Amino acid sequence: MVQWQCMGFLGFGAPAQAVSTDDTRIHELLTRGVTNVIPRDLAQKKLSSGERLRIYFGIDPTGAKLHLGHSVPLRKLRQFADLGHHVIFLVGSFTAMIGDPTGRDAARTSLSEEQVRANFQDYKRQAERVLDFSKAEIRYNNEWLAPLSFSKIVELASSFTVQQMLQRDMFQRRMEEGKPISLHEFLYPLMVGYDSVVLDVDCELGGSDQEFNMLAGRHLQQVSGKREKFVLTTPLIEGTDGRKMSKSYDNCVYLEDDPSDMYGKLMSIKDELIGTYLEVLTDLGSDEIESIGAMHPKEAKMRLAREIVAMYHSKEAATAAEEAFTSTFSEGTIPDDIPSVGRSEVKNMREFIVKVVGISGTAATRYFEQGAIENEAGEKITDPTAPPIVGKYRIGKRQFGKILP
RNA sequence: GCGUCGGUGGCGGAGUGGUCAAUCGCAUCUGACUGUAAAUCAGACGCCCUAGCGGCUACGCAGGUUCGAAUCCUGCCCGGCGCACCA
Repeated sequence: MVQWQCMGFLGFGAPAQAVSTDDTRIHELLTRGVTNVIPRDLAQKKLSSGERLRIYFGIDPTGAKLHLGHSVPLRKLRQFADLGHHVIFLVGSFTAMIGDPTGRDAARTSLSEEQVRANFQDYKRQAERVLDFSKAEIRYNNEWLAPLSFSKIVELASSFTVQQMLQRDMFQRRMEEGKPISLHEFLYPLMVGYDSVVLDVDCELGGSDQEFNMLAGRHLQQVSGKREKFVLTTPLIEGTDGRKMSKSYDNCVYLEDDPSDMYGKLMSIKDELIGTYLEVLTDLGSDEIESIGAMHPKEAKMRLAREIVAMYHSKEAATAAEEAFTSTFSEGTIPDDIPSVGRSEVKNMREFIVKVVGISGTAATRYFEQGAIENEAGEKITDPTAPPIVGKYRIGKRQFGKILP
């Protein structure tokens, strides 16, 4: 049996921090960047009681890169911590081996203990830009799910009906489309629900796509006579193109993107998203958000981009990113810090593009045909077999490269 | 188990013996436009090179039939649906 240690566990003995019951803060907690609170009055009651609540958030340690969408519940979690509540961070070490059916029919890759640990370290490194993990209790659900007996599983399963499970949108859709639904997928809500029972929490936080699972946990808590939790869901934010931010759409702003990437991506979001981003992703006050909303969209985005880059990097980095962006895109200057190759390393311009951009020869040829290659003087280079000439080049919209003597 | 339908490029989905590297939609990329975008318009969208109406590899996997197959046949693997089984 594997030993799952509890890292950073401060549950017992830690000096009880004062819990804030400030109405304004509670109101903001329950409304800003929130999709749903179920049930709302329970949340209100618990939060104003002055009691230190147990609140938890679970993740699948899949080793994914975190993006701004992931930051939304994390930021919410931090707000709870700031109010003085006890935050439990649950690593879905066991569930990761089953695979969350929320993501289509993703192949369930079973993860080893080492992978789970490594993935969580990876997660933590990225998430630490938002949340202070030293103040959180960290648990692995492997601890209680692995030893569950079949009879216990049957007992849990008897708390739900097939009809209830089928209510879930995703299942209905898949039924209609004739897509397979594995039986084990019905067990997933059971497992994450059981987490709530074991952890005996007052609140669970998660993305709105997890609402079904979280409510299953609420149900199980009631059935087992444990304390009743409330569920708080956070919105799934849209990516730079307006669709749900998701790796598969390639529209993500990653928490570890370097400042200029992050700035550029934020500048390219749709205008309509500015307000949401400001509200959900930044700590700016509502007055300020309002005044930014009144600005010219470009100015507003610059302000937003600067704000977010400053949060994940630094104020200086944000300023630098803004200057670089303006000079590169508004003024069309080719930056200096770009990939380069020596002139003798390539025999013609096409090879230069292949090397510096990392694409196939055919794709590079296309760039020449389409007039995507431009030198510093703004002249288009159209002959892929032309000999390499020392200088800086713009390759398409936002790629650059230079040939060194 | 039986029957039946199906597995095609990042996704959806055409094609049912020969100009098929494969219609089309989405996504992506490029050009024009712009406030960085978006929208719009135009184009591209397997890989290789000596760049040609050239070569190579592709339509679940393995064989086969044919001058020639993504398209026909056989076997296998994987899925949907229906039926049967249900102590």
